[in-house]
Amino acid sequence: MATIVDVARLAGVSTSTVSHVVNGTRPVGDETAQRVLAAIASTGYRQDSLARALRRARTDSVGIVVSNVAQPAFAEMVRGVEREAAEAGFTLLLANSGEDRARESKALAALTARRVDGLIIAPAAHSSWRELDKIRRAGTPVVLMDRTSRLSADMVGVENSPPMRDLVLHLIDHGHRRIALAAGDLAVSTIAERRQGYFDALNEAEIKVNSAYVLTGSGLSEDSRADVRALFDLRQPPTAIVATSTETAAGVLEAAADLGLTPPADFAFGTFDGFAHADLFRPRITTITQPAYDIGVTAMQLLLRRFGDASVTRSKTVRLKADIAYRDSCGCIGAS
Amino acid sequence: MATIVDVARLAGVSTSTVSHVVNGTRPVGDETAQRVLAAIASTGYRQDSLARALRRARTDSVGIVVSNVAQPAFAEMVRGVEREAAEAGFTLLLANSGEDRARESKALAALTARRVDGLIIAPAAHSSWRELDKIRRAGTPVVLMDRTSRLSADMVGVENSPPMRDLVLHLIDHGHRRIALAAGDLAVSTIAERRQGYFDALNEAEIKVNSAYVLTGSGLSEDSRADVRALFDLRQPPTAIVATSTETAAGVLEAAADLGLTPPADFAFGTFDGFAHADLFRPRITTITQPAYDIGVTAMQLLLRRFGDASVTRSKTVRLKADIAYRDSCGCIGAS
DNA sequence: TGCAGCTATCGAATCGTTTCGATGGTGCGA
DNA sequence: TCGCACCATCGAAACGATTCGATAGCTGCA
Repeated sequence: MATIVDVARLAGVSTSTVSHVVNGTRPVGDETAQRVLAAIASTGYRQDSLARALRRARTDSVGIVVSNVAQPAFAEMVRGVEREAAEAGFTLLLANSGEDRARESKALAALTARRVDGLIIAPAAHSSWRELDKIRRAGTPVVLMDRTSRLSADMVGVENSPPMRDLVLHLIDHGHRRIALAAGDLAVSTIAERRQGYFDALNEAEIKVNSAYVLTGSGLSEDSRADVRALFDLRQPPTAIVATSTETAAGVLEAAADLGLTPPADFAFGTFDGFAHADLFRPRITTITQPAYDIGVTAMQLLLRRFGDASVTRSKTVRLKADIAYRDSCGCIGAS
Repeated sequence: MATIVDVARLAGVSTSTVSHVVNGTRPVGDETAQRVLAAIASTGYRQDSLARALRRARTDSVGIVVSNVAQPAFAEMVRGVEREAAEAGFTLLLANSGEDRARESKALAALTARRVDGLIIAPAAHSSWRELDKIRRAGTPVVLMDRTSRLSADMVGVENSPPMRDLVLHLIDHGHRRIALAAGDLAVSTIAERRQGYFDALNEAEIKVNSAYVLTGSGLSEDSRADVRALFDLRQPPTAIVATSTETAAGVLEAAADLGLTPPADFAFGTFDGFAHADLFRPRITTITQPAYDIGVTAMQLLLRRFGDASVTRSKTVRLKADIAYRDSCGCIGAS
């Protein structure tokens, strides 16, 4: 690869002049600039961002850490971040934590060693808040995406409690009193918030929380599917179930299918963050949908805001609205 | 941030000694090494991969370009690549092409400027083969993932024609003669290959291809949904439809739903690369599923192989097997 | 005692840029 | 004609590491 030195030699100027031509950092004489441009064209010179970054102490790159890109919601967020980043001339460094603290830690180390200008992270279940704080205090802006943390930093996510509360209230309005919650890992902030919405609704309706109705665990393992099946063996089985995520929703539906049960006939059902193309299939699942792409876009914008103006000091939290689409599975379409 | 110089000064040694301690590049006296280690601990020194990469002329990073991470198949591939990369100590730089040549080109420029050690790409529909070849000839190993190209390089993907042929033959076996194909953009190699499988099956069964039955276009736009609806207005509408991708499948099902038609009652249906959690919903769609995660893993392994042994010269193509899951939508469960 | 052969460490060049103070030449006003 | 300002360009020092030839000190053998 041709370097700036080759170009300078060929054009008969110094490297600094070439640099100024390339970056427009200082005015350069017309005729000289032409010679430089010609030299660049004929050598096929391309700036080396590594050397550039080393010298300028900024890399024009941002890191993103999510638990798993393959989960549709995260995939959409990543797409949003990537789009916004690319538009602003930033490159995206992606790492998965696999919801594992050690892997997350490694990922953070790798990204900071690469000196990313900013970091977007959906902290893993048992993420180390202190580690992030160290990074932030060392001068790298951090944005929490989708999930919160004890860390005080910019944050963007969706409203979790209110729509969950609305969904459960909706079920209560339609006569359900025994409502179960397939929660998942409460160490994940979104899950905890969604459970809170469930509690809020029950409290408002003065229904006592039945702890046997609140299931934790991912919904993916055989264990938690057994938990769901056990629900139906209770003397007073729930008449409705809500799930906090696509994964737990799938767990519930699978476990129910094992027993030959389907919503809405056998139980009412609704979930936070459902399945793609849900309208094409039966039953249509009542779903709280989050604007995942926008979450990603906003996360990147929060970073760009810091880049643009280092004096921004107070951290900003953005909560986007989640929509509820009432469909067949909660058994109340046409019934109201 | 502390630099190697700080550490050296504190430990009372030269920077080269510190470097050798850190990297284990040369033996260092026991007592000296201890001092260096202590200095590293007390300064909180961390290697700067930027400077390191500049000097060593390798970045321990790889770039990946797909059309859209949010598509489930690509998301899984990216996950596979990331996993394998992280395990081998590589960082992943991600870019989306949006199936657009210009954006792809920009992405490639950004990645090569960052001197990635290798490049994994699913070339966009009208990707410039020459551009990739230039990169490859400049010394950066390139792996084609999921899609082929005129470029001669390592490649990993799934078998496209054979399973599509099998699927269509299956429909023919069950009495269908009027079979339509929702193809999509033929400039995408996978789509073209899948269409070929469709042709192969028809030829084998000596059924003449009816060009009115072969639809191109993404399936997402209103136009192509109109195309699908038009199919059913033909004097001789197809009795079966196969789709080449999740997107076109969704397009077909939506358009059919507009007319109140559903498989398998109104037409037999099957698709390459379907919907997640397909077994939970009705109708269950007959689907050719690809091992997307493994494709990603393999792609990264092909790169690692080149890194490990620069003498590898012949390019390798890996075609993984795709499975066909026959389900309700093709209307032959129990019927055979 | 002198020298070969180690081992442990140092020093300096290098990777490819950016950046900023210095320099040389030109034009203009006094 | 002198001096000043100004413009275009140059030169050299960073950025933070790696790498390799050189050197110093030591052991052991002749």
